[in-house]
Amino acid sequence: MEKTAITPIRSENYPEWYQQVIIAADLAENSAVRGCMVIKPWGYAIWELMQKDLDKRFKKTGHVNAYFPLLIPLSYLEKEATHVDGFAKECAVVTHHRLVADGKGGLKPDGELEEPFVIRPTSETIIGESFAKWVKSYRDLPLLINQWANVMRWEMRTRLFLRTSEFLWQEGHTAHASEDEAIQETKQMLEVYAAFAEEVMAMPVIKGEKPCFERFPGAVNTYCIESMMQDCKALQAGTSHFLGQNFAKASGIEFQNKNGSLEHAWTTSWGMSTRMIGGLIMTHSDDNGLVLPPRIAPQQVVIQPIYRNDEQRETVLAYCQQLKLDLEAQHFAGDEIRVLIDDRDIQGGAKSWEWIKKGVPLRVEVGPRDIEKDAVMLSRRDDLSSKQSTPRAELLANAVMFLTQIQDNLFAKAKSFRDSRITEINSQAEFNAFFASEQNIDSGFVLAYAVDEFAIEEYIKPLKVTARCMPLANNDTPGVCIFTGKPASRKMVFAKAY
RNA sequence: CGGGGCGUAGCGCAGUCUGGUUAGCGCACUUGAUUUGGGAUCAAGGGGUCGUGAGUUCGAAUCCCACCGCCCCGACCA
Repeated sequence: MEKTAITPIRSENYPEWYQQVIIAADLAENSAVRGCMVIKPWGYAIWELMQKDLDKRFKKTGHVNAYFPLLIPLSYLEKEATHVDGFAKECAVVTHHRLVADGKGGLKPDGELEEPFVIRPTSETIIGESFAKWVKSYRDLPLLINQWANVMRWEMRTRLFLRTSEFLWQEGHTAHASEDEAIQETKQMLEVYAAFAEEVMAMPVIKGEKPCFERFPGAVNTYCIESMMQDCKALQAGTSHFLGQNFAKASGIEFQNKNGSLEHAWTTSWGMSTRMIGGLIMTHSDDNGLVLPPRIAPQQVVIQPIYRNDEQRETVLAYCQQLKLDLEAQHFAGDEIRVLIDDRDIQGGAKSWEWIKKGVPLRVEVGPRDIEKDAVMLSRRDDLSSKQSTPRAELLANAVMFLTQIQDNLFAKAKSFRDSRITEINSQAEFNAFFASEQNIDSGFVLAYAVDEFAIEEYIKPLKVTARCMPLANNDTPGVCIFTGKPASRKMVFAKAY
């Protein structure tokens, strides 16, 4: 059998493969703090690229960035009843404001706070407090704010990127004068997420609405984008919530309308997190490590100089530096092509594999033999057998096309993978059989008519299946709920999930 | 918080049952030589409060007691 860079391979042990890819690509590691990860430079660079692109999209849709406190007074969280229920069980609480010597050479907390603070699990309540101050008139609306922040949710079981106690995200919070406008905002941001996921991360997503029992605590409606991982499990890649007037009432966000009477504003919130990096890994990577879509790759081209002595070194490096400049003069997806010359003194083979494991889209080897021909050895990460001598001029002429092809190929591959694993099901018996079978771990998504009622959860919970969403694109004729037999206007996506 | 397990070099482990040289192995790291276009080989090195504390003993990684920490399995979740 062919030697792979990652062991175990996906088919042997998918969860372990996932961990190994993260280690091999040097993306992140567990920290000394339980449940919290250290995001290493290669992983953080991916996050920075995500931030940069998303931030541009937020600005383009009229949002501005601001920053709100990490600590939320306990009483704020208590204001919205459903919200409390949703987050109470996973909050870190700050109860003291200083340390004193404990007499045993250590320190102990001292100065107990009158009112404890909660480390934000999300910021609806504290941002609501500000919004209430900022909004007086209909002329102050809409208020379109985003914040880039860390949040903390005290998780029992954690996995790098997918579920950590502290994670990085952005949370958009907006307030509007009308229900309709707030709903439009909610849907607009869902579209922004979907476009980002598909265009930049090359992750095909299903846009949908969460069933009532999967809603964000305190929301009227929750919309989401759902993606399929290579083990066929679903991953929620982004959410957008229509909060109605629930939080406006809880925080007192009121405005005077044109008639002079007071109304509660309509608010939304939406977020995407570092969890998406987990999704990126599980969508594209293979048994040789990470595979990065070029648009999210910290380096798009890595040049490996090859030489045996100082004399060759000088010639080869000069050639590489010029090649780097020529590549950087070109633009892919609006940015200079990102090129790195890896001149570290380690063995060539090991170096190649390192960049393969890190998922760099294009690898270029340049040695004296290539320079004689004015060519390079080029290989593509999406096809490791592609390594071949390529004239320098050809590389320069086609670099952008290669990156575009890789980006498109990864998306197309992921999309056909997903599309071939969506099964329509028309009866509960069929549904149970589908998910009951242990062999059906890689069985994919099920699409079936179901009513949007809490009762549905009881049918699917024993199977460890979750209702992911009701796809917005669903334009099917009305049918019958496979669980309750009631008329159902929409189909629902069911899957095992992360 | 319930059930199980583990703390020995950066990582992975052996040694503990049955106390006894200078605590060992693999990977990684450093140096040198030979190599080098798909994951090198050989040689020589560096690195340890054996989780912490208190005991038993001539002698403790090993036995006793207490404490601390971590991991896995269950209820929650972007």
